[in-house]
Amino acid sequence: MERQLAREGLTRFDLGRERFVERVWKWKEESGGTILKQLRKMGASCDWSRTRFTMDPDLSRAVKEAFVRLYEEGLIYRGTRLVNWDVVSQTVLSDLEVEQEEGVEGELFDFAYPLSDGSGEIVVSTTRPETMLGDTAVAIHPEDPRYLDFHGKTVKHPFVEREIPIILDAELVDPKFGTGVVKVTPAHDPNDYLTGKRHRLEEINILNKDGTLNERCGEFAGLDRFDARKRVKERLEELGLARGSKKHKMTLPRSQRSGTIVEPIISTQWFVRMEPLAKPAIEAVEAGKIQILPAEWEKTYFHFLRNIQDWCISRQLWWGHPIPAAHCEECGETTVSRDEVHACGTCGSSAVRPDEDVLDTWFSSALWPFSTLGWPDETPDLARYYPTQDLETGYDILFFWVARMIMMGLHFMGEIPFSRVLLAGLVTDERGEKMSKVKGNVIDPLDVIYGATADELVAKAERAGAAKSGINYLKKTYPDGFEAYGADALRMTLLSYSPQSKRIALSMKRIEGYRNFANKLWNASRYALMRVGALGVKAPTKRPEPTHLASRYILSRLAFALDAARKGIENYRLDEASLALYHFVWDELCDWYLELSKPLLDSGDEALIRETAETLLYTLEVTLRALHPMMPFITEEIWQKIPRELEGETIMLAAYPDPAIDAKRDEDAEAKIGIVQDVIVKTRTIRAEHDIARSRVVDLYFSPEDDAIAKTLNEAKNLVLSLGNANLELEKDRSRTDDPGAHFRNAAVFTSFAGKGVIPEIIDPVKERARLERELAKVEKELAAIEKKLANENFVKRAPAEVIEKTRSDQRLQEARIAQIRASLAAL
RNA sequence: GGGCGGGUAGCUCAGCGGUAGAGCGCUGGCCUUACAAGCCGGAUGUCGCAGGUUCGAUCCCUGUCCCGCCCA
Repeated sequence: MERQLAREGLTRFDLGRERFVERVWKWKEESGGTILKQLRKMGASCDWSRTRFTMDPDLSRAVKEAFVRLYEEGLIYRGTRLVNWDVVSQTVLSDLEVEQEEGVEGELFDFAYPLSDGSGEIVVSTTRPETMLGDTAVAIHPEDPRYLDFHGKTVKHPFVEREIPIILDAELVDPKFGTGVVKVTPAHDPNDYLTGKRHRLEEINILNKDGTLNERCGEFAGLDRFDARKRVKERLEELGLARGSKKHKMTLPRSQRSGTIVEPIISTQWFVRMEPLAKPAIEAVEAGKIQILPAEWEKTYFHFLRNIQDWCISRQLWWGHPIPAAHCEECGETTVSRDEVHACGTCGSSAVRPDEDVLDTWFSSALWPFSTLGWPDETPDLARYYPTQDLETGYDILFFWVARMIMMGLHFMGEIPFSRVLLAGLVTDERGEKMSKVKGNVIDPLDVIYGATADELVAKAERAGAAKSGINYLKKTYPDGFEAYGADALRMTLLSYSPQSKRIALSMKRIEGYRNFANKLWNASRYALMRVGALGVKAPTKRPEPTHLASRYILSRLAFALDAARKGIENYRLDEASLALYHFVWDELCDWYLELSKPLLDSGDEALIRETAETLLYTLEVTLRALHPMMPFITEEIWQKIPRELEGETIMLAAYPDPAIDAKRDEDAEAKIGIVQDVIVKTRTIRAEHDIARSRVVDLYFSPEDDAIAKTLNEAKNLVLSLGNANLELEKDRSRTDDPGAHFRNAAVFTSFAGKGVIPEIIDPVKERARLERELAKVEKELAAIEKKLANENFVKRAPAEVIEKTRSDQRLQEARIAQIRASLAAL
């Protein structure tokens, strides 16, 4: 909000408190509304009647109650500490709201403090020269031989009337860094602050709230902090005290809120004592009462909680839950109360003024799991819905929110708020960079769903305040805007990323791939409805028991896919679940079964037609239910159109398929279809390599390895014809296929684990020689690797029997193929 | 400085003891009455580098170099 004002050249102080708060609420309505709309359009299925916002006034009772209880328990205190000050927003920030910008090119500036006794000088280095106005000591290492003479002496401040002691501190001073002398500014640096406490140094605040220097800075008073830096350096030059500077890589603390460089200052704020709250939260995860997934995050969680600092919860902002406390003008004491304070709790004076600060929004967020259910009242909702099971969120708020919810839940409810935390990666742009309004790389899911022109994307980014470079990135990356990909495609894309990946670099190409998948599913359904609808067949409720190989096969593959989908869901591997169904639909249902079903449905055999139609509809219907959680919209749409026995108004309420009941593994059918598939694929390959027109049906002479294969292929001749465009002729013996050159003209040859095939009258001898030689080289290489393995006696001695057997059978297979290829070459 | 990830096909990413996979891209052929947002084929990898363990390492261990992120 303040960023938005800044673009209008305003600050909240220009607007005034009342108008500012008004605008914030208006903005909240708009952006909150957008988020809810995005969720709905993406198909989130929530109880929208329970929509809440942490700032809602009806959550303020819970916030007040929690604050007062923690205060009474001694877990909230008011204290004077070094805190992070945002000079733009003019508020304090918690440690978590400060981001460290690493590797910033800075300057290390050296200057000299003259010794008070006139006996010399001591040179210090600093990246923030202006802070010298608040220096109250100069520190050296007690054992540094260079400075032994300086022990016990003092220096004179060049600008303000102050004598500064030289102190000895082994903790602060690294003698190897810079000059080995450190200026100490306890009021404006965390390390110096601690040093100041150790040596009881004076803490001199030199800054006003807005980042200008205050009245304690003499001639520099009123200057902005960065102007003051320049001015201090100039004056030191004039005084002959400057001692040069060098480049220096450093880390700058920046406000997450305003982006400005954070200034450490000493200030009185409200804090939560975290250690007692963290302990049970650590134990809950250690004991497995709360599971964090992926489990790697547990380490991060423990590391944070075991080293936790007290949480600064007061903010000098105009918007937020007020701190339920008042300060007495008479005795100076603070009164904390659930009710409005009219009299000081200590002296009874009525001259009390309410605390002006508000609470960190994360404080109210931490109470979310129970405050939204009516706490502190013991409501039926609270009894029913606390604790809940799963919390799904981004890993980036593990500390901000998740850990705090666990701590507060355990503290106030005495029970964990949820039993599982599922942490997802961060959706980033295609480059892997975090989305930000300034960078202009924010992708609105609504634009992905409905499509957007390049102009619309740019206009939206500009409205949000994108920088020029961001706009350029947008224009370059999406010159044609987005097509309308639909919510299902977006969902499948997001699901397809492994949950352990931290970054989800959203790629439009990938989304397009899943849009194509949705299209594929749609067209497959059209086929099923067109071919089968007219027969008056319905998708059965119970798994059919077809007799034909092809139908038995697809039900078996369905079982496999359902099993993988269910396992994936159970293991929180939605990528594996969705991928299994994707492959089933595309590579097995569409590429094989739909094609296999064509000759069967055209066979004229009524019983066969019927069972094929039933199996087809059944498989489709079950697949839709399996895919529904991932692609809710298209599955509902198709489901409504499918004639089915299963009643029900919506697929949303239909049962999720169970691999044990709804499909059946059938190894026999899979093995047999595998034979047919291999013959078809090998035939297709040869046809493709020899540019055989698709209209031409070739002859295929095949000698099967054994009788079972012969029987399978004999029954599958129509399938080979339909899918491979080949007339399959089974050879009774191998004489002809073993010596094709003697029996066929211009024949191409292939081997399969199922036998040998010959396709005559197609080859171009030159092309064929090249092809065979390429293949021979490949197979020989494979064989060489296998033989090397088998020649190793340690392998034969120590490897498991089945591995050796597999290697041996591979060897036989490759040898046979080589013999075959050689024979073919000879016959050319 | 501490901690946690990651480096696999041109790109984005799976896999994680028996010499590699997907999508996109590339490539040859197809307007085949479900689908050209498609169909049928094909090519592509010193699995970051160096050691070690093992019969066997992309996978385990050690070191090392890069790249992220988090916490100081």
